[in-house]
Order: sequence, then C-alpha cells, then structure tokens
Amino acid sequence: MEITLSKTRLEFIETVGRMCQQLGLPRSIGQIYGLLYLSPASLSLDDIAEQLSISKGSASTGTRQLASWQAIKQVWVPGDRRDYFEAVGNLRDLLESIYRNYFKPKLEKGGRKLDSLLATLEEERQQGAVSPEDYAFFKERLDNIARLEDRISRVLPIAEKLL
Amino acid sequence: MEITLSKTRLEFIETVGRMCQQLGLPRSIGQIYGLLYLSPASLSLDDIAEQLSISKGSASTGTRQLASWQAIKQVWVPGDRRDYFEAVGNLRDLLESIYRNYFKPKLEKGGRKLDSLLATLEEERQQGAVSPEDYAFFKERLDNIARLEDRISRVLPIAEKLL
DNA sequence: TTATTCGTTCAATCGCAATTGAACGATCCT
DNA sequence: AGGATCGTTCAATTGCGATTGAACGAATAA
Repeated sequence: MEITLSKTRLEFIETVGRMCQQLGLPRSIGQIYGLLYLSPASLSLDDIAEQLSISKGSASTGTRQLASWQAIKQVWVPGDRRDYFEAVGNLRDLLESIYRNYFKPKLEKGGRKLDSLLATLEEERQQGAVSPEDYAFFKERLDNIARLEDRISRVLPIAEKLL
Repeated sequence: MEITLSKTRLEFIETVGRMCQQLGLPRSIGQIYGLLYLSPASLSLDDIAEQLSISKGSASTGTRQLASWQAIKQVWVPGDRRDYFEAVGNLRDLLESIYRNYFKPKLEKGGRKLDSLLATLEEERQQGAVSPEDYAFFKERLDNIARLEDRISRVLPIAEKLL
C-alpha cells in the first residue's frame, strides 16, 4: 500500500481531526476515522500510521478506541495476518452506537451522582448543617436537574428514531 | 460575603467542573456555574474567585463566557458598583440557548465545509486526479454525511420542543 | 530452533489550552 | 485633585492529556 492521498481526502481528514479536537477527543482519532471513511480499501495499522504520519502506538490505541465505539471494524484479509480496518459507513448506526455507548452511560452516571447529592443534602439537613431556606433552595435546584435529565433520557431515544 | 460552602455545594461544584472538563471546556467554567447554580444569593467576581480559589482573571473570563451563553446573568445591586452574577435556573432555556449559540453554528459551519469538499472533489474529477471508481465512492460517502446533517438539523429543533 | 513481523504497552516527551497575576484603564468616592 | 476599588487584558506559567518510540510478548515463517 503506497498511495498518495487526494486533496479531497486530505482536507476531509483534517476536518474530522479538528472536529474531534473541538469535542475534546484526540485529533488522531478523528484523522484515523476520516482516513478510513474515505478509503475504498481497508487499511492496516502501518498503512494508517504512514498515511497520517503518526506513530504506530497512536494508531493502535486510536483504532481500538474507534472499534470500541463501533465506528470502525476489523476485517480479516485471508493470507495476511495483519489487522485491517475499515470505517462503518452507515453514520446512522454510528450515531446510535455513540448514543448507547457514550451518552447514555454518562446520563446514567449523572443520575446516580445526583441521587448521592440529594442524599448528602438530606443528611446535612438532619444535622442542621443547612438552614431551612437554603435546604429548600438546594432541593428545588437539584430536583430541576433531575427532572431535565429524566426528560432528556426519554426524548433522546425518540429523536434517535426520528433520524 | 464570607461563607463556607456546605458539602452538598462543594460536591456539586466538583461534579459540574468535571463534566465541563470532559466536554473539553475549562473546568473553572463548570465550577463557576455550579457555584452560582446552588447559590441563593448572587455573587460578585471576588466572591467567586475566593470561594473557588481561582484567580480574578479566571473568574472574569469565565463569567463572561458563561454570560455569552446566557447560562448566567449579571444582576445589578443598587448601591454597589460591583457586578453580581447569578445562574439562569431554567435549564430548559439554557439548553435551548446552547443549541442555538453552539450546536447550530457548528452544524452550519460543517455544512459549508462539506460543500467546499464536494466542490474540491468535482474539481479533482475534472482534472482526472481521481479514478472514476474512487470518485463514485467519495461522492457517495460525502453525500451520506450531507444527508445525515440535513436530518439532524431538522430533528434537533423538534427534540428541543419535545423537552 | 532462530529470526521476522505483528500489535500492545507504558514511561518520557511534547504541545496546547487553562490559569495565574501583575499592570492597566475606568469608575466611583472624598 | 488624589486615592481606592472595580473589571479586563495579556504575557508567563502550569498542568494535563495526546503522542511518541522503544521494549515487550505473541504469533508466524524459515
């Protein structure tokens, strides 16, 4: 594999890389996905590292991350013991997977944290560590978050289906 | 203003700070919002800096950022020339504002970038810089993104209303 | 067996963005 | 007027996480 990338692919890789960066994800992950998404053929780890001029280590961790999100998948090439990768082209599925594996767990974690905070607040009230007025204020604000979280976790799956 | 924060507030501040960090935003911004969100009284810049043990500079830039997102607002306290801040308690409105001021512009920017990429691709085709097969592949994949972007920008406002 | 060729790991490095803090101009007070 | 108290700015610093690259074990080939 010894190709030079067209301008379109180079720009695309750069764009997806920047997008990831802005989302707080490693740029290399975006670059890898961008490269694979516009790759007619599946690529090996070394292909990826070479085309993007990144280390094999980065390519390895990046591909594993992307695979865990089901954004890319490994494909088996008979007669070659190397791992080959290709992007999951169906972005609709990808989005669904990101929601399920990324957003949903975070929402649930947030919900649990909120419960623990409400418990702490209750504790403090019983100990008299907060005034009744403060307690009422804190309670209402925390409840507001809980309600929003509830609605979000109800609406997101619907929005998902509407896509 | 010389209060000590209750355990509930401290934990909440930490949590929101971490959330922001994970989203690629400055932790201090989350801390400021968390502090204000669970603050019965509005706070001055110095209050914020002191309670969070951050510099006045951070507090200044952080509050301005948050205000630009309409996550917090300045309130005028008669007889005091300092700026006071309080959190916008209505999270539903906050979400709407974030969508309008943050997501929507990014979606639109992405759309424009995609158009420019398609133009580049067309150019390369005419110059024979890409094979017909590659062209077809690139075209289809880029079109897929455009279609998804379209659906997203149509569904998001609906989901917004459903909240 | 030994020699390659894989992918992974992890300590060290690097780069970027958050944070600091001093200097500044503006505004208010006396 | 001068002095005090605001908020902002920006160059310097810091801290964090992405990235590197060498070392490693495993699997294959000779």
